[in-house]
Amino acid sequence: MNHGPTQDQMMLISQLFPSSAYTQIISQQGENKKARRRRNKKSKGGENGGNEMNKKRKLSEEQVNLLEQNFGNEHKLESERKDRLAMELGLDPRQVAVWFQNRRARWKNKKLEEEYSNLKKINESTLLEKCRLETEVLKLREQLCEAEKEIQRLREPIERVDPSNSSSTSSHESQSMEVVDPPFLGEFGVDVYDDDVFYVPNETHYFNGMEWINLYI
Amino acid sequence: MNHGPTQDQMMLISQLFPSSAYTQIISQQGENKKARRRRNKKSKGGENGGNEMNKKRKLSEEQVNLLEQNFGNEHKLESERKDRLAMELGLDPRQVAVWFQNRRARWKNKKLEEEYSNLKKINESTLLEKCRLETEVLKLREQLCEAEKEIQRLREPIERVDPSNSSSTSSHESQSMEVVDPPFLGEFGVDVYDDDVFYVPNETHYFNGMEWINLYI
DNA sequence: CATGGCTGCGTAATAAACTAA
DNA sequence: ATTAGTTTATTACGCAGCCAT
Repeated sequence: MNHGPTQDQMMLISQLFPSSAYTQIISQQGENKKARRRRNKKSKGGENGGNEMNKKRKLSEEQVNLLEQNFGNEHKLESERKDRLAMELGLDPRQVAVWFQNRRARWKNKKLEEEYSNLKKINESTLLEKCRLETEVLKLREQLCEAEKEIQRLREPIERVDPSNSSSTSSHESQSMEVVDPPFLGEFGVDVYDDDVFYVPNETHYFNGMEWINLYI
Repeated sequence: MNHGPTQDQMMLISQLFPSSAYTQIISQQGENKKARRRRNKKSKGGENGGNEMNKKRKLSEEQVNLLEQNFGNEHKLESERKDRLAMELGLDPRQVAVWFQNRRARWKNKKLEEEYSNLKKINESTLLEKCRLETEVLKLREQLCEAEKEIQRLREPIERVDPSNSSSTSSHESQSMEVVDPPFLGEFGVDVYDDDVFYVPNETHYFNGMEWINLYI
């Protein structure tokens, strides 16, 4: 909620200063806001190598913009472009390289998430379709049954005893009409949400899990 | 492309085994390989805050073991346990906390991947099922059609010369699986679809595996 | 064959946004 | 409102696999 002015001011400042006193500014902001932890108490390094470092980074908006733009053009980074970018941004070429690496990773992740969501949609449609088909099958069976009975009826007066064509259980018209029988839809139990997470983090109404099925049974 | 097995195996190993030999291997390799690149040539800090890099990184196998074990017990970490662990491991409690954070994130990611794979399986079965149902619907329609014809024939055997109908009493189960298409399905007043509009584009393209993904890359 | 450059992967550490007590 | 712990996003490191020079 209360970002206060610091946020925007930060941006401005970082734009003005291509990253010279930048890191300072950040920590200032932090303290300004609420005495962000300054834990440097003890490295207490036992067997492990002592860990005491304090490097703050965060590229400026400007820098990220340019990088992002370049990334949009081409995810790969030839050393030429890298150096040029580093120069323009006032960064270590290494940083540029690292940034690109990380960006690629992020991109990949995002892509995968996207695919997941697509698959989910497809799956939902398919399930729906399957459901529809199931009811249609039931209906058709019923119709067929009726037709069979009709045939039976039509034939009976003519062909007296003809057990060959008996087929079906139909004693008479007591079939379904109301017994649409198998809910069955189970098929693959696959409790999708066995324990915790399985929520669609994204927008609007896309039924979680298989809840939507309930609407059809 | 062909990373060979190593890549995935590594991943697997590091996931399955609480990092048993993983880090070990790494450090071994590292030392073994001797000075594998000392890329500290130039910090070239330039105008950017000169990040004089430190060398930290990589908890020891032992440490990771214990952490992993504790994580298995409980993903959350009360400060009590945190401190205890830190003590036992000779680490900064901070590090323990960080480790747990990162571990949770990793775990979540893994979980999501799992979900993805599950979903994929579900999708495949559903697709298969749908396919099955589709053919069944076709079959039933055909049967129904035959039955209708039969009824027609039985009802008005006198009228018409009926040059067709060579195949009498069609109790055929399955015939040509390809002809059928007639929207038909009236007769018994059964407007099956007509209300539900699936935006499902398929019908025929059952993406095996992840082929469809290619469309998005 | 090694040397250096670039990449993917895993991971430690940090920062910021959030949340709950 | 302050504080501590959490999640999400980022930055950076180290390693191993490739592949050109």
